[in-house]
Amino acid sequence: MATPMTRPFPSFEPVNPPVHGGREVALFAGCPELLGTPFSYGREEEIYGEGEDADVVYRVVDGAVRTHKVLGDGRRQITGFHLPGDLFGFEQGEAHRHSAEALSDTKVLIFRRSAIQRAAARNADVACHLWNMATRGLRHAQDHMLLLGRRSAVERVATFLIDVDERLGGTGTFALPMTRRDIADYLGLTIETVSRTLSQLEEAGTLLRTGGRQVSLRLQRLRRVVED
Amino acid sequence: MATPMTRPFPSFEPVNPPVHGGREVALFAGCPELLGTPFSYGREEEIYGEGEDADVVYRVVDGAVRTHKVLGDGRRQITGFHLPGDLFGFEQGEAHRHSAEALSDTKVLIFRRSAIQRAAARNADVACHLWNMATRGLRHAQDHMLLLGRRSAVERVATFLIDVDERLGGTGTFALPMTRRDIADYLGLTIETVSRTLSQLEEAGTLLRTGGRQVSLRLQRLRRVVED
DNA sequence: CGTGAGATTGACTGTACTCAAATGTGGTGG
DNA sequence: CCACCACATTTGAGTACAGTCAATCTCACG
Repeated sequence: MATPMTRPFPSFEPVNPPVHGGREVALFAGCPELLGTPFSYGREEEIYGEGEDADVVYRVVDGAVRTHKVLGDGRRQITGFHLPGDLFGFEQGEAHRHSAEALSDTKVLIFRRSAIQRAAARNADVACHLWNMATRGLRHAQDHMLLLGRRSAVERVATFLIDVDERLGGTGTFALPMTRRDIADYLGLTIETVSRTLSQLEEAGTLLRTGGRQVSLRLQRLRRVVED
Repeated sequence: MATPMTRPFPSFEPVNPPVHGGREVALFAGCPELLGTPFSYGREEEIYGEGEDADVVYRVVDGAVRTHKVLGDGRRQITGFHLPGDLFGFEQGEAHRHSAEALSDTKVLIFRRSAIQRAAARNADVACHLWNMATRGLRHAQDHMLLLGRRSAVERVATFLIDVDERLGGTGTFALPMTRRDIADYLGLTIETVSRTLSQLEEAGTLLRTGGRQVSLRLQRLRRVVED
């Protein structure tokens, strides 16, 4: 476990960009009083489930997390993938209305909601930051609603690949950190459709697959597929 | 225009329940320093568009508002309908990433973002309330993602009807305040599918249509359609 | 080298979409 | 009050895109 220390972010605004291997334990820059407790989860381990008490908020330090909702018959919608730097676990009421699991071995920082609220009351910057965090999430949700409601399978997959690439550094070459099932449940498709669509994109020379999860994107062409 | 006055809400938590004809101008209870400016919009009038400066936040006083995103080719996804009491117009950055229009003649209160942030810094309750507001929006967005990604047409329409009914008083009988196009663009369907689905539900004795927008729901049966 | 989970591919099906026509509704002015 | 109009909604016929079911392939790991 990393020893608690206060290394603030260089800039105020971008909390999102990955901070692989970071050892920050403060929730926000310039807020040394709001410290998080390091914690680890194994691959596929549940972080919290629907209905559980929502008295803490998490920040990913290393690894990746998915949050999702399920229907009674098992249909699942993944609402987001959370990479290093991302916050997740906000909840309006007492209990979680969705679940969270680690995609791979994952390190997080845990912050008590009560402590956050106390800090927000004392420090205007913290309050502002929280507001930004939440509206950032709202924006992502709105984008994703547009994708789920109005985009075709190819567009969904292309959008997804571009997005993951950006969040992983933007080199165009990376290993997808999740299974086809997770991708399908995020995009509102089936694994078969995701698979077929990837094959179709590869056939069109829009990407290259080398081994199971590894992909190389032709970003130009991929962006032309999305066209928004 | 209503004269500014400070009538705080009786309770702290529920800002959402409709306050038809309310004349409150304070954003939150117990926050007389944060006053809004009353403003009106006509039917179908644009409140703000994508790309415009997002320096204010709105609260619906009377009427109804829709917020949406569009793709280049015109495909549209409505991300939410906002009824009296609801806040909308939050944005993470400088500019709006979506648009908002009045469904019918609508009265709103306008609050400057800078004023809100100043108030949040001074008043812990306000900061807490803002946090709640934003996470409330996030929860709705997550529910809607599940609907868009994983639910069938009948389930979407049924869910929608139940939801509108609840927000309009829960009597089971009401006039839909929006067109089929709006419903379709909210549910990720086409107007034809919405229409057919309503006919199908009526045929099954799950609801009654009297005149264009007027409906009477058999809530029991309708809930059985949704089953979650 | 065998095993099993994950991924791909194939054949077929079904739900929701598209295009098109008919019907209903509310508003306006004679 | 009614005729007329524009527009919203419903209904119909045919299609297509993504889903289902099932077989095969790949690859990491013991």
